[in-house]
Amino acid sequence: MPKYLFPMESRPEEQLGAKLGETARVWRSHLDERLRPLGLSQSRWLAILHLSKNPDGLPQTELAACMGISHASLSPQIDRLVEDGWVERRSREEDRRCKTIHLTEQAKALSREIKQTAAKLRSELFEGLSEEDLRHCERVLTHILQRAQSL
Amino acid sequence: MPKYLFPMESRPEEQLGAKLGETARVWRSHLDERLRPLGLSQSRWLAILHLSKNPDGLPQTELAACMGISHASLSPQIDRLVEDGWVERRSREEDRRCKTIHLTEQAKALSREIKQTAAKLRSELFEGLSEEDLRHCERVLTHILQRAQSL
DNA sequence: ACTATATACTTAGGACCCTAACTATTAGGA
DNA sequence: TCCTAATAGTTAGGGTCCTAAGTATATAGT
Repeated sequence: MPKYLFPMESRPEEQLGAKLGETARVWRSHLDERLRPLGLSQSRWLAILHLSKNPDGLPQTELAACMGISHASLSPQIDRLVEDGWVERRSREEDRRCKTIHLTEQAKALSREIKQTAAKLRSELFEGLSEEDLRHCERVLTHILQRAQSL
Repeated sequence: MPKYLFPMESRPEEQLGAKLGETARVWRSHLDERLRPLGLSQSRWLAILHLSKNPDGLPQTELAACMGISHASLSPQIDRLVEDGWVERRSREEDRRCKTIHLTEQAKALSREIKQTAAKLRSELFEGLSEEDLRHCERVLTHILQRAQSL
């Protein structure tokens, strides 16, 4: 814990970046901790969540974009998920470069557990905040995100 | 920067977690990109920033806590920062287990550049948002962070 | 003083991320 | 058609993170 802050860091908006990163990190590590008993790490549950929204499967490049990681990082990750029986690769007839990723049945059950756990944590974290607070915060984040993606 | 929409969850508060993570990630990767020409990666500039707020140095355990990483991860990181001449380790007389980390003079100049770059990016990202928006968002994040740390 | 516990740091091994370079396939233009 | 550029996925090498175990030093109980 820092003993004091610089004068230039005294205005609240100058701490927003650090606070944003810290909050995201702590949130994620809590969810990670609760999902670890299921044998899931962040990249695993994130992939399963996204795939559960796309029952027809996703090409690896698209899945990587959803998860916010590079396609190259996804590739070995998929290998491990296949090994563990949670997803399968399917070659696409109309474009043989492309492979789509699909959840297995057992992973579909898992995805329901993930969602429940995430929802429970979320409700714990949001305790004491109003709908309006959350909506406002979400709008500000959306704005920042759009600005960032336009740079 | 992957452009990715949020079709996953319908109610706005259910997107907040994902949006929070995404925003933090994109923000950080922009800052990383701008600081890379100075030879800095995230963990490097983060360490330098925290040390610049503590001119009397910090024990490694405390610095790791500030940065949100484990003390074990920090150790080799410090090795590299020492190699590059940005910090130095000092043994503490009154407790020889403990080593405090201090910025070198050249890193102090660097920390000013880091702050300027961070401030410029921040102002670009905040364009179009009011002081009130930022303050509100910061309050919500503080609340969530406190809830998370109390779990 | 002596021994057990706690603390600060380091090391080892594994997971996951990135960029760059590579292979295979598809699409487009001379 | 043939050659080039673009696209999907994989592999290689390096950086950073984690947990667990190891070393050195300090503290506390007897």
